[in-house]
Amino acid sequence: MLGDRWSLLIIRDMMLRGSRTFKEFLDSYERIATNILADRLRKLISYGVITTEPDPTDGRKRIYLLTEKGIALAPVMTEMVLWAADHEETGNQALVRLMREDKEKFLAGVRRRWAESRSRE
Amino acid sequence: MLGDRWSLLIIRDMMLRGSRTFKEFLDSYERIATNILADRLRKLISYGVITTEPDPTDGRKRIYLLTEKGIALAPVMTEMVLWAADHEETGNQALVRLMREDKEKFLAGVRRRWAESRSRE
DNA sequence: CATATCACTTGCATTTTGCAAGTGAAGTAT
DNA sequence: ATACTTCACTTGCAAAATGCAAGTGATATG
Repeated sequence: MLGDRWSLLIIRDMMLRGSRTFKEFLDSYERIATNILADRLRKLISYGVITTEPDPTDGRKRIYLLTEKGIALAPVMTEMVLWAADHEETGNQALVRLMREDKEKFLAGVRRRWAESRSRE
Repeated sequence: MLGDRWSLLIIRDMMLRGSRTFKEFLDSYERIATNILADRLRKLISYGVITTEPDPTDGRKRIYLLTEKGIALAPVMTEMVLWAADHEETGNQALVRLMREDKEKFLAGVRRRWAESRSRE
């Protein structure tokens, strides 16, 4: 289900970078094709990992949000980022520092921000 | 690098099920084609996640082993298994119970068994 | 009203995957 | 010693997934 090149990157962008719209996903530096992005979003919705709704402030946009099942991937993402930081190219240094300082606190923050952005909808 | 359907499953089998040979990977219930398996093993080696050496007790076999970089994926795997147990089909119940009881202890056990199997080579 | 932005879709070429059937080296049984 | 089996692959080809470029239609902006 997460066994493809893009799904986890989309979730990472939602969780850690706060991406919410089609265009924001496209602008993440890894260049995903628009048809593939549309397909992955559709699949993530069908798996129950994200949901979507129209943007109330701009009728052209759709907002994509993580579900509970989606935000529950935060520990997986965190461990992946930490592993990559140790063994691959260096990613977001500030984020990695926060994760290392206090992993539980970091995860609580991720989940709190998620809950807040949901309640605003 | 882990963005494909099979690489993480191979690593999971090595880490959690103790698979070490080509045939053992094939016998994991997810049916991977032999050409793809050979390709993924080659790529995992080139990424430095696993190594391989001949089996001293059977000249036909090759033994595949996780490197330090590979075993460092244990926390990622653990979180994935826990997430899947909560949100997808139920996997290995006994393993999940162990992980939940004491994650740190579980991870220490994984790493200890890895170190022991390495020193025997 | 004209132009731009956004979230897509379509058509087609390229790449990756999967399947079935080998191959060669080494081990096992008779 | 010879035949048969096991093991770790490779090869050839079909099918599926991916990537690219160029739309499309709805909404927003100047």
